[in-house]
Amino acid sequence: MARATKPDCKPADHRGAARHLPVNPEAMDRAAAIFRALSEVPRLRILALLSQGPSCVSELAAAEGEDLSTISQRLRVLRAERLVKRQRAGKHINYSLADQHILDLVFNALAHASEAPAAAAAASEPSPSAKKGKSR
Amino acid sequence: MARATKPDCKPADHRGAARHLPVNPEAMDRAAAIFRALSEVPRLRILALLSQGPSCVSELAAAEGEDLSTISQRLRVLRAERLVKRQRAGKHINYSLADQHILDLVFNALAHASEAPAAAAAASEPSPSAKKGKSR
DNA sequence: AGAACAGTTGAACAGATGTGCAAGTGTTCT
DNA sequence: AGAACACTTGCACATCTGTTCAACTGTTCT
Repeated sequence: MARATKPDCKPADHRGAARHLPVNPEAMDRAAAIFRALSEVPRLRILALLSQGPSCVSELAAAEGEDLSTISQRLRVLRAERLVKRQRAGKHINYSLADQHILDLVFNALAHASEAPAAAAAASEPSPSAKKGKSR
Repeated sequence: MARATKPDCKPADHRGAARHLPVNPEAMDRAAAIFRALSEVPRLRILALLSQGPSCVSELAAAEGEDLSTISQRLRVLRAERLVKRQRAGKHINYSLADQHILDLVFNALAHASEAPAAAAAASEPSPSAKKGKSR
């Protein structure tokens, strides 16, 4: 059982920090679930589409060049996290963002994305000794 | 080839919307990747821990009751998205949030999570006909 | 009622991802 | 130099998730 070996490295060495988390497990679960729903480009695209106004499934499908089933499944995920809501309108069902709040989330991520090129976490440390070229 | 069948449902029926997305593919990719990194509770917990100040891997491992390897892998994911940064301090390596910006993201999600109970997207439609009990 | 349209849902598959173990790298201490 | 500590990385395995096809539900039109 992976119990961590208590190291000689005490919190005080760095700062006074690392007492137990202030966030409750439930909130964490929800947040993680929301992030997971947002973690796929196709779903993000749907939100982008919906940010311009409500659309029915067929419309989204046409815009994305996908079939209804696929779009419906994606919407299902988004709906499960209350990111979008739906409303019947005769034969079709219109989807729309649950609230503008959600766009903040996406814009925030987008903003962070632009700040750093992200990716394979390369050169960033001061590199104290600056060894010669790394192979990988 | 799942080409969508163009329906009789034209955009104008709902609103004037659904022209092509205003967001570029690259940004979407990044955003999705960031969200994916945030989509697991264990990683969220690490961020929560780091929000209280820098910690070394051993410290995080001890706090979470996990082994170094596991924590290291999680940090790797977070680092790949530039959510955390590291800095050597002698024998240990201190990790810290890349910037406070990130907490906004999490708090935003947390906020949204509290707003709605989320989950299995149940009763929400006005239920026009309110048919009797659904079997499933 | 029956046909056609609009979506949803279930199941099967493939690809992606987290976890944990073992082995490897970089630092400090003796 | 060698030993011990602090991490990181490669791998294998089990799990999860997205996509797609087929079948089913709900609406509107004739």
